[in-house]
Amino acid sequence: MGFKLLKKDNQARLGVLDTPSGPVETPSYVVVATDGHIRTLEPGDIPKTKTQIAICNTYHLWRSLGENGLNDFTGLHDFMEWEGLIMTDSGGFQVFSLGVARETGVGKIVTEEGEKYRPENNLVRVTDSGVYFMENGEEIYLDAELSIRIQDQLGSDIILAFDEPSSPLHDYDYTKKAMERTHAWAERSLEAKISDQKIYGIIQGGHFEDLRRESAKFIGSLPFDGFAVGGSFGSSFGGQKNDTFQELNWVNPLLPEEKPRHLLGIGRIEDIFEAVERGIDTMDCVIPTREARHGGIWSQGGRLDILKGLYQDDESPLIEGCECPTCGEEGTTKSKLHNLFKAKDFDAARKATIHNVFFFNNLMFQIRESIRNSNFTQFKKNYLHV
RNA sequence: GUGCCUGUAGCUUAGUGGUAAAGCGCUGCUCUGUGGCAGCAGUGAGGUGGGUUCGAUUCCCAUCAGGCACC
Repeated sequence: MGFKLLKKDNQARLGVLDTPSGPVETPSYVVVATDGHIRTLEPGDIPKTKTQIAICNTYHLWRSLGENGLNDFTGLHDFMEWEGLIMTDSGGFQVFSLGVARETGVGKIVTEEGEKYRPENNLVRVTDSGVYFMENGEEIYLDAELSIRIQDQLGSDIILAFDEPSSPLHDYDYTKKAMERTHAWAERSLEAKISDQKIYGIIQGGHFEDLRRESAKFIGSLPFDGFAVGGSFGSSFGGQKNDTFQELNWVNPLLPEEKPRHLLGIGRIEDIFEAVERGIDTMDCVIPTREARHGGIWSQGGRLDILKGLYQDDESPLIEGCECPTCGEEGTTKSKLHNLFKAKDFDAARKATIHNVFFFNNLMFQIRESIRNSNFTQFKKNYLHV
């Protein structure tokens, strides 16, 4: 695949992803557009956010389009009215999000809260051949071959192998089993590939060092165009917060240097720096878009909760010096956005989303510049005040 | 001036002769391969003065305020 590694600054990488949708410089943030829309945005808004890559979801699009819809589908670029680089997630994550995540109330990242075990919430049954999703009392079957076929019909630039993410709550034996299934499904996904879309393999193995290394070696040895690190992150049961990226320490050195690496579903500000520092090229996360809908405005200063009452009459700029369209051209004030949210005006979430997505993309731009100037470590230090 | 109605949390409203409920607001927390604008947890009240009663936000009287109608 057209991936060129331009420069390394310690382990941080500056690169170019070349696809039919044009070259994209990395490290780059991947904006989540699960059902083919960046929530709250109109197609015309996307260019305003400096978005380079979006990720859509196979499971959600498959369920909403149906077989007929898929057969008539003219491709995600048409659908999104956007020419940028598009990835699709394989639906593997829904094995987790609709399965154990619902069963135990646990997120992707473990917190200190005890789990509330509710087996009846689990909508997923996993077998070696594939996965059964419970939908309105009926079981829907998805496996590697079908996921790849759907992703082909969706027409994304980069597709992902079908996998079974491990839950932070799973023990060693189950995590190993899920990893082995993921490995088998990776080979089947490669086998099933139809067109010349680029395909990434997914590394699992939870928070167990030997499993992570085994997975990185195995998946890394297969002829994928790139790799994605998925599954459970986090300190595992009351451990240290800084264990979070240990898995990347184990995995990244074992992956082929000349191929791109994606980090699945992780992407707060600090996470971005930690991941890039360990050699991650792209990462996707819901944080900028979801938090925008909930009134969370991001800036270098952290998160601003625009819903707070003290902003009701605050006529100062949303974020001082920000060049995003919301802050810049529109000159949105704290008071203005606060009151739009309070009035439940749909434009509130849209303005916030444009700001957040622009901010994250712009941060990636700054990170690329710092790597180009061999200054990443210092940039990180200054940025995070550490 | 007379008659009627209404006065419960910051707002809009429940309910009851015996620990006053809800929505919104406000405060705090949460959000990591997305539940379309969320979730969780808090905060906070019967206009005023009397009376009846073991006990009144609830019944009675007065007073004040607002609304409506009439002269």
